[in-house]
Amino acid sequence: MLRLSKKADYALMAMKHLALRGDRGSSSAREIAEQYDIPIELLAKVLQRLVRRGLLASHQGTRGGYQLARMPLQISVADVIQAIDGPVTVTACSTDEATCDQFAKCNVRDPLWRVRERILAALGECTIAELAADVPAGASQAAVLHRGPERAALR
Amino acid sequence: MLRLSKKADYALMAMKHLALRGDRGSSSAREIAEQYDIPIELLAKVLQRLVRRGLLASHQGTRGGYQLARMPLQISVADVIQAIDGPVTVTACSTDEATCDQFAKCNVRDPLWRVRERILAALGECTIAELAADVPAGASQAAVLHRGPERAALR
DNA sequence: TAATATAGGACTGACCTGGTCGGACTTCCG
DNA sequence: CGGAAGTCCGACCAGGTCAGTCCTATATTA
Ligand code: SF4
Ligand code: SF4
Repeated sequence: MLRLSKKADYALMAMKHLALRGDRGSSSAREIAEQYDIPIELLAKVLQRLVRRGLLASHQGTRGGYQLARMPLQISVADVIQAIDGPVTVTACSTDEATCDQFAKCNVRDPLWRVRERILAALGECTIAELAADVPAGASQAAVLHRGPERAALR
Repeated sequence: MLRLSKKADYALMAMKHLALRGDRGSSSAREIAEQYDIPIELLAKVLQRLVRRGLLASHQGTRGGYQLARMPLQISVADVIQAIDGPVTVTACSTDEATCDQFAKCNVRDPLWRVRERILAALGECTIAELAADVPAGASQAAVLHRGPERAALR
């Protein structure tokens, strides 16, 4: 649980890709999709939504593409996630009207709101620029692969 | 997204209820379910899983019921959530073997791991005792209801 | 005009979710 | 001692959501 959707994942990858490309580089959906093995149409839809939310700027036509609408430092991963998956709702009662049947008698609603705030803060502090600074180009694959299993032992 | 399941929600409610009841009070599934308007069987299943994970102790028979297996201070909400919804997997690649198709070419995997760590930390710091200390009995409903809409304006 | 790109909707199949059912066990009462 | 009530427990089913696909329309450039 607490998993963010694949679309949001794709969105973050694309955002980082565009951030690495710099302000002047407009990449097409096809280019990004091929580079990361993402279904073209699906990525396109994701990018479209990011445009609608004002995180990306699109340019149509045969030399078109997408580019960041703001500086990477001005975009947090929370922005991207919320643009794709909608508002972060830890519980069913947050933000939207969908009040669950236990709303009146619930006793954990308020503490969970605080948890949500903290998660949101954690997401908000991480920016696209921070994402882009990591793993400079695409090297250091081996190191990452090795680190995986070790971190799996959490808790 | 990033929503935790209804079952986890129920689990937290039950845990808080049992914590408020004190160490010596063993409540039956029926009692808790009726008090919070939760489907009896569903709550039962949730409690069963908590027993299997060692967070609760069950006692069968006509005077049976459940009680906390540990001190409220020793149980974090992360424990409860992970007991019900499984490990917290922010991305599809964390912990389990289900590596997504983009694993090799992914460029946001490592930063997202850090995000996961922070979320996990936020969840781990909040204990059942902290939950129980909040909203002493069930009063202050009006205040909570009024606070809802204000917080809805997030972002 | 032909080619290429975005924009947007509708559709489908797999999967997970909340919710329900019947069975097994334990304890109590006649 | 035996039935009966009460409880826990595991398997089962329906609905909704999500990832992915397909198709069409529109805009821009060579
Ligand atoms: S049970 Fe409580 S915390 Fe969960 S969704 Fe309902 S009101 Fe919110
Ligand atoms: S795309 Fe990257 S971060 Fe997302 S699940 Fe796959 S490997 Fe993990």
